[in-house]
Amino acid sequence: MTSDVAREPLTRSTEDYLKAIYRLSTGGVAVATTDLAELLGLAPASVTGMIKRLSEQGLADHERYRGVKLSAEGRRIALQVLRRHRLIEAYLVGFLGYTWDTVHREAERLEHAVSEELVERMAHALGNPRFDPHGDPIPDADGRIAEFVHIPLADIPPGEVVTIRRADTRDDGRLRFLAAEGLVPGTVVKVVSRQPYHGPMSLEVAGVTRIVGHELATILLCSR
Amino acid sequence: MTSDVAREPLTRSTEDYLKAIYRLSTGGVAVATTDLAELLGLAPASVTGMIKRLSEQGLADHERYRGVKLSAEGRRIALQVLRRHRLIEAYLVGFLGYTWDTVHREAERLEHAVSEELVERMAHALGNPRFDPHGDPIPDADGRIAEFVHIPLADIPPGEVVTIRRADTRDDGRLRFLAAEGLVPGTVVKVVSRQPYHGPMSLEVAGVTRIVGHELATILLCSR
DNA sequence: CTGGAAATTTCGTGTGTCCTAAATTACCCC
DNA sequence: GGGGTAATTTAGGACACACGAAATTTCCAG
Repeated sequence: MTSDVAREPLTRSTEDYLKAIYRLSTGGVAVATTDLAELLGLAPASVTGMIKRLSEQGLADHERYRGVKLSAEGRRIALQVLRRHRLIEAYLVGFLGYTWDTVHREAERLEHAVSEELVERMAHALGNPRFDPHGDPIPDADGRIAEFVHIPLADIPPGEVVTIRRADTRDDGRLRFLAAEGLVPGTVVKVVSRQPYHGPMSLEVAGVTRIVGHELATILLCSR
Repeated sequence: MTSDVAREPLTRSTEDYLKAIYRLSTGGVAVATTDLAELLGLAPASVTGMIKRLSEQGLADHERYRGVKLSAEGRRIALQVLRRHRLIEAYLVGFLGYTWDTVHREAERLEHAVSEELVERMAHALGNPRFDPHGDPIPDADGRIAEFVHIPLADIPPGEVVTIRRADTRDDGRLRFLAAEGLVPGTVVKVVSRQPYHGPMSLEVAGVTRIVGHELATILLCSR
C-alpha cells in the first residue's frame, strides 16, 4: 500500500521539481542545478531557492554546490506523479482519440489535478497497463517501477533483429514522423546496414525497407 | 465561435472567482463581497483585494461598497469554466463509474487543468449532452446557456404531476439519499399531499409512495 | 436625522514562486 | 598550483493570493 499519512497537499511546482529531479538522477547521481533549471525552463537562481525549500520539507537532500538527490519520500512522490502522468497519457490515447505526439502536454496539465481515485479508475478502465504510449513503464500504485536496459537502435549492428520498446522524446514532430514510418513500441525491425559517422541506417520493417537518420535511431530504444 | 484572442492564462483563483460571481449574480444583480467570501471560503478582506485585481484585468466591474458584476469578458470565461465543470461531471459519470454525489469534487479540481481540446473530446464522446448529472444545463462552446424557470418541488400543490429536472445541491449525503429514493432528474412524480409549516410532502414515484421533507423538496427543481 | 450594527475596504504581513545582478565556489588546464 | 570559466548561491525585488486588525461606509430603526 502507498503511505497513508495525512500530508498537506504539495504544490504544483513541488511536484514538477520532484519529477524533474527523478528524471535527471539516473543511477542515484546528484542532479545539477543548471540541468534542473534547463529542464524546468527556469533561472538557476530560482532552482536553488526551491531546492532549499524541498530540503527543508524533507523531500530532497541538497549539498551546497554539489547537487540534489531525492529523499525516499521525495522519490515516492515523484513516482506517484509519474504514474499519474503515464496513466493519463495511456487513457487519453486509449479512450479519447489522442495520439502519442499530442498527449504529453495534456498529461502535464492534468497530472497535478487528478485525484488518486481518478487515476485508479483510469488504470482499471485500461486494464492496469504496464507501459504508456511511448513505451515508458508505469509505476504501480506502490511506487514500484520496472527498469529496463534498452539499447538505442543506433547501436544495433547490421544483421540483428530487435523489437522497438520505447521512443525517448516528447517532441511532436519526431513522434509523428516515427509513427508515420511505423516505428512504434512493439514493432520488430531488422537492421540491414549502418553507415559510420552518425550516418543513417537501413532497416527492414514489416517487409519494407526504411532509412532512418542517426538522431532518430538514438531515440528509439530496443531490446533483442 | 469563441473568441480567439491570445490571452495569457488565467490563474485557478481567477477562474474560481469568476465562476462564483456568476453563480451568485442571478439577474444581473451586483454580488456582495461577503457572499462571495462565504461561497469561496475566504476572508472578506481577501475577496476585496482579488476583486480589485479582476477589475483591473477587465473581467469584472467593481463599485466600492456596492458589489461586483462580471464584465462581458468575465462572463464569457465563467461560462467556459462552467462548461468544463459540467462536461467533466458528465464524462466521469458516463465513462468512469462516478456517481452524482462524488463527481463534484473531482470536477472542481479538473476544471482548471483540462484543455479546450480535451473538453471538446469529452463532449463528443458523450454526444454533446445539454445537461450534467445534476440536471444543470451545460453552456455550449460559444457560451450560450439554456435558462429554465424551474419550480421547487416544495411549491407544487397536491394533485399535480411534475418531472424532476435538477437537484440544486452538491452535498454528497443529500444526493445519495435522493438517488436512493429514486428522485433524480427525469423522474416523474405526483404530489399526493403537502403539510403546512415546512412539513413533509407525500409523493407517488413510479407507483410507490414516498415522503420527502421540506428541505429536500426545496432542492428538487421541477417542471410541469 | 442620528446612532450603531453590518458590510466593506485599507493596512500591514506572510508564503510561495519567480526574476536579475552580484558574489562565491568548484574545477580544470597549462 | 594559480587563474579563469562555468556552476552555483546570495541578495534584493516582484507578483499573486491569502490573513487579521483597524478604519470606513452603508443603511436601518427609531
